[in-house]
Amino acid sequence: MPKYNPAEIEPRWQRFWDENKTFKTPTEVKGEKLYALDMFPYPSGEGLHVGHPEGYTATDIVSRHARMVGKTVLHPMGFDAFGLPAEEHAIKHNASPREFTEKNINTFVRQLKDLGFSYDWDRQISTTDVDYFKWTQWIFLVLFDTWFDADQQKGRPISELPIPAEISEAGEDAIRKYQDEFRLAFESHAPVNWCPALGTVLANEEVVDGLSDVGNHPVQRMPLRQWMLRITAYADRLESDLDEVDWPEGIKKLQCDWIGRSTGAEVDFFIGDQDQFENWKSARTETGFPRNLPENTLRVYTTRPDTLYGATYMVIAPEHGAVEELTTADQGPIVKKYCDDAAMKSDRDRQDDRTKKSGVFTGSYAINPINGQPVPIWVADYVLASYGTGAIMAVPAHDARDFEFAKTYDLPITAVVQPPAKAEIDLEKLMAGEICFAGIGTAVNSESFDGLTTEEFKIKIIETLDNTSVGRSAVNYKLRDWLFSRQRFWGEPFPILHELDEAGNRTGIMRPVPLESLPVDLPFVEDFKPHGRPEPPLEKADDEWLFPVIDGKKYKRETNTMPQWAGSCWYYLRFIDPHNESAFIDPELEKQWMPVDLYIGGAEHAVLHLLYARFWHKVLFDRGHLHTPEPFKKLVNQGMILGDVEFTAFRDTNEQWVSAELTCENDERKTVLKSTGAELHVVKLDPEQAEKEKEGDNFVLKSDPQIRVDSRAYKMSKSRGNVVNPDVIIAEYGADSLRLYEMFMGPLHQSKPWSMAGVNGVRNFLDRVWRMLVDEKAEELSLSSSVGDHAPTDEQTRMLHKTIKAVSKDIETLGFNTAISRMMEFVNFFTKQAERPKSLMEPFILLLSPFAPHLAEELWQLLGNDSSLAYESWPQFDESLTVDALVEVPIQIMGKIKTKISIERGKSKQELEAIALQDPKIVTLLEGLTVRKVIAVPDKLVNIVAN
RNA sequence: GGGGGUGUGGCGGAACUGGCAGACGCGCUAGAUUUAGGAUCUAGUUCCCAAAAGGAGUGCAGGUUCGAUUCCUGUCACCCCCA
Repeated sequence: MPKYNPAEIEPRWQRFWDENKTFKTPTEVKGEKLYALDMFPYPSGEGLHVGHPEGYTATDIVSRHARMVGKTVLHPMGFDAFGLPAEEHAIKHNASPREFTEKNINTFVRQLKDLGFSYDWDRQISTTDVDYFKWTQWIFLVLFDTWFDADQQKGRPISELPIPAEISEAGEDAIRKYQDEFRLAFESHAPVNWCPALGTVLANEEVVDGLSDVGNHPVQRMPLRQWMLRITAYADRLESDLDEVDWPEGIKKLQCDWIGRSTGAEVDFFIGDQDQFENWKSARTETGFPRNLPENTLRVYTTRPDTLYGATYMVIAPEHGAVEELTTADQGPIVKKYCDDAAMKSDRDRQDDRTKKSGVFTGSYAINPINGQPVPIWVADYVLASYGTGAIMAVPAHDARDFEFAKTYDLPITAVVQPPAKAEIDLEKLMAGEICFAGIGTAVNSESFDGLTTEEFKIKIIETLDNTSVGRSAVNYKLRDWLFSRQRFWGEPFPILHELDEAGNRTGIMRPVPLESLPVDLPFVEDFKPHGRPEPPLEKADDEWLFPVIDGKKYKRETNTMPQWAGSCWYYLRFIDPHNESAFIDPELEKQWMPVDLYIGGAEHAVLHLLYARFWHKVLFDRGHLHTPEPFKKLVNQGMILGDVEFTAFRDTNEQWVSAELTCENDERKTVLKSTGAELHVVKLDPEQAEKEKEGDNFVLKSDPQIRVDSRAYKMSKSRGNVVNPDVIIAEYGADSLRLYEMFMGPLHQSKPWSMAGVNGVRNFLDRVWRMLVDEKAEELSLSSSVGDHAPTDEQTRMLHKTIKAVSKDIETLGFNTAISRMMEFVNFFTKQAERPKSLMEPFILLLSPFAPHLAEELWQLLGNDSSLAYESWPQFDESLTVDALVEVPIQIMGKIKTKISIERGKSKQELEAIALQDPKIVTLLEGLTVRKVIAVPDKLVNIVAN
């Protein structure tokens, strides 16, 4: 009767943990602490996906284990709930995004509780909670109140910004405007990707082929007033502090590349008559390198100042401020048209290697400061206004894009770098301008610099430029300042008030909403549908919200909202002190708990979320609110869980099978015949219909082995219909089985295909654990007669100690799949033992408990314990009891195993060698051979070299 | 095109610093048992040769080494990210 029934056991223990607040975080940290954090989910309408519990189970195992080894554990969960889907849903169904979000959160909480995670639910937060985003707004104001002191490499209060004399003489307003230029949160009017249909601006990453990634709506470039965060100021620290953290190298590299630090030079080219050039240059040498660009110069940024002699033309971005000024009258119309067209393209499309480079001549020339040569200035959209100075010197001989452009427009090409011999570059062709070489080498055609290596040349030329003040060394970043505002409803309102004059126009003066007036809640807005104009939905709030009056002055609230990233930038801090009403976190608690010891989540957040969160953290650190420079000590990315493996075959219109290698996907992602492009039917096969080829690595049709079929696992998606719902797995196999299966599938960081048969396999294991202890034939739940107070045999004791050792080590290294296999071995062993000592069963149940907590609690109770095992001491092992007395040593001749001998552990090399050479089988095999050498590795093997 | 990752049985995957390749699980085969179920137990299961003896074998081709899944060189395939 008493079969293992998770459907009964699991809800019972979940209720027990809930009612007893078993996993409430202790108020005080005693001894070592562990802060184990999951990347909190976006509560979508679809509910939990099987991908979520993978990382969650991993942190849960680590947390449960940590409690048992006596650590004080913080293990919280919350929701990243602002964002477009809730708003879109609300618009479609004429409902409230808050209600929809709350409903989804409830579903998620229910599902997470069904999985038995040991979260401290008293600390649940959502970024949409008014009590939470009050402090998101407060942190924004910290950013607003901070400037970055480049000398100290530190964010400081804006009140400490040194004000130049000429500014302070100009009065209060001038000072305020000057300060506004330096704030980490600032307004900008730069061109952005505006999508009328979605009613918001989009990040570059969200625009493909001039259309929005979501919904394929047209996107246009236009200048709009936006909030920006000066993340570029922290670029160096965001890069160098990566050395401090224990993250996967791949993720660190991604972040480095995203920051994209490059060193090179800024060089000023003279614009004007050639006979004025020498005057300009000598005047420069006297005045020094100007901070602000004078009118008669064009400033470029280059990472290859050593190719300055090879600059045969220049390119400025279509948005460059000097376009109009540089365009001559007769080139005017064509330049104007070109710039207008470029405005419709996204940065991404413009930099796409596949599209042909295009550009137009402005009619003007600039003069190369190093050799006085005039070079034509072109406008081309492969140069971006936002990178460097928005202008480049083009060196077609040594840059692939410049080369392509020069070839297209028949511009001169001058080679100035001779490649090293080992590069195998055809020097003649390079010198003739027929090919391009972007590597490093030795300088040629560069006057007195000839013969220098690229590295030497760079140093020399920067010196020369610096001495004459026409250039200087410069650092550049690919990282852009962070576009921080959205024209949507469902986000955090900015706590900023714009002062209005009598006529209701902005005076340009901004006032932060004071702390005591925070939070700025979202107003009621009848309709927040996008309307194609850039005014945000909050513009439609009533006057009372929109136009506050303070001290007799009228203000207008900021009506943009923050992007979804905002809330996730600091949630890990709030978990430490979630109910604090007077501060975003208590400094004492912050000191106790930070940093996060283990942070697990998907690799899709490898760049943006982690970079943004680190940036906010550093600002808060600089301003004295935090004590750690980095938030996340150890980061692990879980792999993606793919759908079950699918076999697909292809049929043509005549219902004839087509072998897989003859097919390909066309531009519309339809499968077609490679040779003719004829469309094919895709047939999903039953696994029974396919088999592995006799020779080779392909799967073929069983019925026709000539026909190859595709076999692979696909990403789970609604459209493919291969999504696995955790609720279904829990109902059918139990939460413990789901947890165990997700951990048993393979290494945490690796992506792996789902397999229903595999779930059944771990369920079998849990059934066997049950039967190892429970008498299934009895009427009532009772211990099996094999379990009792027997004295354990040596072998049994060793089995336990080996298992404790392996499982403990595997939890530390997050090798959960092997930990589970070790426990399986334990159960396989004891299933065969007629006597199962209770003294060995109890520690085993404790080992199992972080993985399968419900079953473990149940069996723990059955073994006679009356309280939860959550805080029982983790079993200890005795090293001497983990090794067998005898060891099997293979004996090889010429590296091939010939026999194995069983000997006592710890024999010396000499003893081992002697034993091996006396082995009868070896003696026979060595007849007629001369032993040249014997390699003996104690307890491992013997290899005899003989011929 | 650039960067990152992965290639081991029919499948998911083990193998610590170079030392018995295939732990553990799925699947499959045979047997036992049975209240016929997606149950349990036992044995087997990398491939080749009827079996044994033997041989081959960690994507492929080389190299270093007494010995390579592990280190080196080249190469191919797939996946992910970026362009």
